[in-house]
Amino acid sequence: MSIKEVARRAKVSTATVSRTLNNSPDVRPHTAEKVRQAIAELNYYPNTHARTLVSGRSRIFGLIISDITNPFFPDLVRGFEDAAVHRGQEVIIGNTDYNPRRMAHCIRRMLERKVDGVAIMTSETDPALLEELVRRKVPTALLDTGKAGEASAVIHIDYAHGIQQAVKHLMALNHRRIAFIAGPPELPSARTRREAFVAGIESHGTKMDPALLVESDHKIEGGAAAMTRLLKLSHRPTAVMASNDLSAIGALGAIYEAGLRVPDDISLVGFDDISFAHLTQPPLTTVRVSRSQLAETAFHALEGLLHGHGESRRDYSITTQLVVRSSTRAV
Amino acid sequence: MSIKEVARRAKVSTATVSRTLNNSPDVRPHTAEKVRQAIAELNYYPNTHARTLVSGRSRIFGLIISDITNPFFPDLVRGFEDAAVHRGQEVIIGNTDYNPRRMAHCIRRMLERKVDGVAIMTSETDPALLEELVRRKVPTALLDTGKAGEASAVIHIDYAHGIQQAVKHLMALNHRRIAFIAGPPELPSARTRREAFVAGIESHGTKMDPALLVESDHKIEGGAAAMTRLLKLSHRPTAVMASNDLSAIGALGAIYEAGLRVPDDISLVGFDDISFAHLTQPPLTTVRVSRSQLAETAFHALEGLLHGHGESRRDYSITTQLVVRSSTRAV
DNA sequence: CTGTTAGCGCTTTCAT
DNA sequence: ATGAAAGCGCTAACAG
Repeated sequence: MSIKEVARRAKVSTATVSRTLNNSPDVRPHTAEKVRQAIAELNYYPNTHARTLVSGRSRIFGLIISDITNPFFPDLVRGFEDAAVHRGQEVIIGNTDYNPRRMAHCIRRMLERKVDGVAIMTSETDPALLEELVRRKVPTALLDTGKAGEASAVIHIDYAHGIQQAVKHLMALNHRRIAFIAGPPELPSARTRREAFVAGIESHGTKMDPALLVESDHKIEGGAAAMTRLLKLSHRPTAVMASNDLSAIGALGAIYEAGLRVPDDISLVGFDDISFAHLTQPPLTTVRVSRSQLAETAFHALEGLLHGHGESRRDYSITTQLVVRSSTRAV
Repeated sequence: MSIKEVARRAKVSTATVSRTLNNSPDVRPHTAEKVRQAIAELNYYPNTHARTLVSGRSRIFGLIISDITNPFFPDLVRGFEDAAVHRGQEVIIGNTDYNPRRMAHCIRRMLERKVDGVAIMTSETDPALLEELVRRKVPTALLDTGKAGEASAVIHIDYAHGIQQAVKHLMALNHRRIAFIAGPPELPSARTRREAFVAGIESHGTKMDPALLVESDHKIEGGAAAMTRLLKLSHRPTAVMASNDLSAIGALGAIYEAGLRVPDDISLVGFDDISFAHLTQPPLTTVRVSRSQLAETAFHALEGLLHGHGESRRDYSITTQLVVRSSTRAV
């Protein structure tokens, strides 16, 4: 079932079938109609691999993430796939598991499948691994991580905006002792969030109390442990912001364990807005990082690069937004 | 950068390079070594699309699911991809959004990419759409949905086992008034669960009180609404089992809203064991449907079909297991 | 406007 | 054990 049979049936050459398939303007409408008829009758569709072989374009994008099982990612994947499928591209996914060896393997797979571009969102990205992509001239979009120039496009997340909003929200609720459960200091985005938080606090003329700045690991248990430490403080906070929702969920558990209630005794704000955030008891006030926006931006960046809109922007930025739910209340 | 350059560099024919690549036994070790050297020096790897074109095998599997954003699926996807990548296969994913038109589109995409097989797990699967797959002789594995014979392989989920365990657990905790929040009746697997629950109750010599059997939609809000109805009963249940975790989470919220506590006032059991289930307050006792097991079984079924182990089983079954956490307590 | 033909990169007879 | 050459299904010159 190939282009030949269609050609035979429509009584034209394979070239004409190909032209019709590709909507070439120089096929007489009448001829094109015959071809289309034959295609329909035979229920024919072109072999993408043959197409790739000759055109050099696979119409496949790669998407490398840390782990689809991490609740941050499904929305990103979904958004990216939707955008891709909508434009006739497929996507293949790679999970690195925060492991450089797996990352290298993912890149290799992408190269073997001759992807037209790859979007990468992993917490730490080794520039050396990206080099292969650059050398083979594969359009690459780095999400959140990486500096401009390291890849063909970089999509930056404006953490500060949402965090500023969160601090302002808490301040408006008369909180003055606001703690922050930070993420792992070796994670650039975690550092950025911490700095944005401190800046937010100090922009209100308040001094950040170092005792209220505790370190954690962006995981549930870590968040719980950090909260427990905070609770032991003689002069404990009236509100807590966490560097991500997972920590916030852990903190929530610790608060309940201690016999206190959210938001009655302590207000709590998360970060990311993973899908579980509105399922907590009470639903978590948090800062949303729009994964669909991230995904669409990445897709379009890649597409722009691919179609060589030389003028296409190489730097993008998406913003973050406070989502007020029920875990915050006036003191 | 093709097989030709490798051939030139190793001073052999492309045929020999190809043989070496495919570990053909009839290449003299010495020759093979030369070839491998050239490959390494050139950092060459074969073009999968060319390979597909000649061999007819793409080394791609399709995976069609309802929606990666539904917390049930990320683990399944992850398991399937891990198994695939481990064997040098890629996977492309399709989300149907519970929509037959999208399902048709997914199947079309899979066909166009010449997948070697497809695994399908969507709540309702129209046999008519599967027909195309069958006709084109694409190995197909149906997970949970579908009857044997409709596809090349069917993987059945033994809902009853875990549900029986759950009922037994509750009974052992001296619960006698146990309610069930059922899923949408048009969903076969939801019906199966409901029936298994009723059978479980009656196997303990207890009669199922119809008032304790409420219908819902497998969503949070629905679960909450169902629970609210249950709470209004003059003789209310001491324990509740839900047809899925999402409903259970909704129920949990409703119980708190009503000023009651879990498990102190009411015991609660979910179903599925989505990753959020152990993050609820208190962590939810639930029945686990192992997605990794499901994924691996599907992958191996497909692989078996592909390599034509004609004798390979066409029917598989995986079981479900009670996971006791903290939402259940003796009455 | 349409057909002929030469590859794209690989595997696989068929010779040798 | 190795090479020559045909061909997988398609596109893109080039002719006409």
